[in-house]
Amino acid sequence: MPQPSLIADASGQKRFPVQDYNLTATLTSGQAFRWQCRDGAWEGVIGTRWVRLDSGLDSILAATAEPVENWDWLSDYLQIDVDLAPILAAFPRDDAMRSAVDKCRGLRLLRQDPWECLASFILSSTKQIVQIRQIVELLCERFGERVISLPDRAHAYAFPTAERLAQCDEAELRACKMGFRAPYLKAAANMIACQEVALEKLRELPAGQARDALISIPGVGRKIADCVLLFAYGFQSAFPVDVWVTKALRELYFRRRRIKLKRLQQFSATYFGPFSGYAQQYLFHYMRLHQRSAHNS
DNA sequence: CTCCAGGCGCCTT
DNA sequence: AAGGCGCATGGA
Repeated sequence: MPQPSLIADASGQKRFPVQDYNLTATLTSGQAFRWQCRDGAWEGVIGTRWVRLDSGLDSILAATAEPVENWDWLSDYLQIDVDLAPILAAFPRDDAMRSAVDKCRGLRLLRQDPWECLASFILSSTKQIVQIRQIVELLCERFGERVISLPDRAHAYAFPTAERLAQCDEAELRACKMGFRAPYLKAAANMIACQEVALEKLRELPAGQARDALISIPGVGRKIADCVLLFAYGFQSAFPVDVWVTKALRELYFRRRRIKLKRLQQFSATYFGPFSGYAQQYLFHYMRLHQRSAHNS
């Protein structure tokens, strides 16, 4: 005889009322790499908690494997309390941004753990998002701590700590398919583990100083630093310029002309307004959606 | 098969 | 300062 009450008792549940929150766009827009869709819901690990997110019409239903008293970790991660309207209203009113907002309405920026974000984006260079996901998953399975998930699920793991990854030798990391990025990740793990760069302190710095500190880490340049500034610390002026955004800016604003990276950075720093990070994420996701639909048609 | 991917570090001019 | 190149690995 089924006993659903047992499951209900053993798991935490909470419903978050939301407006204009596109959970799928948010979790598949290349900010975070561990979310998996199952039966129309999104399952993943935040810190040391497994969680399932079910998106309703005007709410998100969260279910954990263990009881939860304080849900701040989740509302903070999802940025539930952010009012999207003034952000969208601050975007430039050009055709490109209008199309992006139209196609990606409800896309949000997450607030992720700095170490997981940093490590993940060190692994991201010249990799497709599907491959980044695969590498991160291997890393977590092999070096992350087990976390409790639902009984019928595959084992779930936390993202490995910097301390743990610092103990790995390069061959163990390379075995997770990360290739030439292995020495960068190991060096970064060392620097974080020994507090040569104190990730928690970067929150209090001006964006420029935080960026410089991140760029001092091997394998971290301007683009990856901007990703961490934006996706982990919420510096909304950060504007990561990758190949997709370069393509978008050239096609939409520079009549397809060859433009130097420095020029694109200067343009984006002024043109997109106070929430340029959000604008960037809309452009990025829009370009990828557009590419995918063009290819499938 | 070739081309390219949420780049970076290093070596040339 | 600015430009070119190699780097592992696998998807398209």
